[in-house]
Parts: sequence; structure tokens; C-alpha cells
Amino acid sequence: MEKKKEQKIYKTRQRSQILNCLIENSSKHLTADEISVILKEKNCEVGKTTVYRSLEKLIKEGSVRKYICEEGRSACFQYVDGNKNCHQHFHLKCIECGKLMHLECDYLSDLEKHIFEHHKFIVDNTKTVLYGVCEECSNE
Amino acid sequence: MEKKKEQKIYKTRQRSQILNCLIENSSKHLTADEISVILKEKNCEVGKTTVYRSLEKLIKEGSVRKYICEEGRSACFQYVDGNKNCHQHFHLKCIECGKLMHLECDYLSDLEKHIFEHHKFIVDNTKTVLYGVCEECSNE
DNA sequence: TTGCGTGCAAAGGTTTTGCATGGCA
DNA sequence: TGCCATGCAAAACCTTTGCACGCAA
Repeated sequence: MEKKKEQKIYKTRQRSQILNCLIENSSKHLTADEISVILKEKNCEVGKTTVYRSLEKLIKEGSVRKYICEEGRSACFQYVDGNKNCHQHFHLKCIECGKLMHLECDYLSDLEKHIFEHHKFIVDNTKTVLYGVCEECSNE
Repeated sequence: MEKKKEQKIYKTRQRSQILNCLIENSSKHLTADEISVILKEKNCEVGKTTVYRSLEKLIKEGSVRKYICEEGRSACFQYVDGNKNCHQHFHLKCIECGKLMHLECDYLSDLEKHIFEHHKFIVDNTKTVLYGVCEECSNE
């Protein structure tokens, strides 16, 4: 059966601190390890296993997204506010400095439409990151 | 010194078989492990270490590209014919069936231009893959 | 003969799993 | 009290590195 039995979700110190950390850093992609380090610095130590398991649940809930980052050695996570329509924009990530940019732009919304209409492909910008070099880094 | 001394490249059985394998599968993204398995099935066993080291050199030469794939557990590699201008197109990858599509399309070349002009970001479509769902999979 | 290439074994790094214990409801 | 959550340790993966030997030129 596809039906997975509803599981109750308990509210715990660890889970709220992980979520807080993601919210405070919602302009960035964080790795599981970075989350763990940030929390440790705040004296809110949380085991790595717990970080991974909490992220998994948050992803299922839809409040966090998982990205595959440039170096591919580790995944990155980012909070997305379910209320803001973060589905409507793309992300650019600089391969030099790691900066992440959210791109709100009509042209890009058209892109999705174009690809769907002309190439019959439904782009999922939840999973898509455009890699390249940002302005500052390209000035070097 | 930045100057790295020119290294001679030897022609070996392993290296040609790896390259052949990539060429024969140039419509797909292959992981290092998949390459190793394909070669084993052809009775051309090549050590994994060698696969990784050869890929590294092919990437430097520019005849192979490395992508970060969806599941993020392993990198994917793909042969690119230096003569065809593979820099001019994007790749779409279906997250359901794994199919990879090459998108030759003026609209998309404009995309790069747009992002550069309006957002000051140089997209590297060598590293960029658009994820989503292909036509066949979306019919299910 | 020279020095790059190969492959085994081991190391390194990230993520997952098993299991006993902790803690929310 | 019932169950989910936590965290340690260990396993599972992917990739890189060290080293001795193989082999192209």
C-alpha cells in the first residue's frame, strides 16, 4: 500500500533549533555540517544524525529544500517560506564565492512556460540551480 | 609558479576503453561506477581508481564534463565532442526516469544573455542542469 | 630506460542505519 | 504509558591518496 500511516510529530528542542537556524540563514544554502557547527557555536549542540533526520522531515513537509551543491561532496539545505511563493523563482549560485541569489524575474517565469510548450518538459525549479559566476567574482 | 610542467600522455588500453565507453553513451550521464560496470560487462575490466583518474584528465582536456546529479551521491560524466558546440545548449534531466535531454534552442541562448545583462551573472551551462519531469513521465 | 599509468588497499568525507535511551503528549 | 526523537557507534557509499609494479615511448 502506498498509504503511509500518519506519524505524529513531536516538538523538541533540537528540531526547533534546527529550523530556527535554517530560517535565520534562509538567504544561504547550508550543509548539514554547517548547521551542526552553527548550533554548536550557540551552545545548542545537536547530533549530526538528528540534523539529517530532521532535515529529511522538513523536506517532506515542504519547508526545506535540498540542493546538490557545486562540489558535490555534500548536499545543501535551505529554508523556504511556504507562504512566499518561492516556487516562482530560480536560484543562481556562484561557483567562485558560493553566494546564492534568488531571481525574481518575469523573463524566467516565461522560461518555464517556453520549455513546457516547446519541449514538453516541466521544469521543477525546486531542484534547479543555475551555476555560474557572479558580478563581483567576474571582476577579478 | 602557476606553470605546471607539461606531462606526456600515454596511450593505454584502459584509457581508450573508458573514452570509448563515454563516446558510445554520449547521450547519457554516466557515473564512474556505471562506466566501471559497463566495461566489466564487456570483459574490459578497469580499476575504479583508473576510471577516476582518467576522467580527471579527460575533464582537463575538455572532452568530458562533470555534472552533479540529482541524487547527489555521485557525480556524472558525459563526453562532449569538442567540435560540436556543446557549450551552446542546456541540459534537461528528468527526475523520474533519469533521461537526459540536450536542448538546442535560441530562446535558451537568450536566457544566458538576459541573465548576464539584467542580473550580471555569467551562467555556466557546463555545470547547469535543469531538473524536471519529461513528457512521458508526466503522462502517468 | 624513463616516467606516466594502473590497481590494490587504505584513508577521508558524507550520509544512513541499528540500537538503547530520552522525552513529548 | 506509548511512541517518536535523539545520539553514539558502526556501516555504507563515493572519491582520493600512497605505493609498488606495469608498460608505453
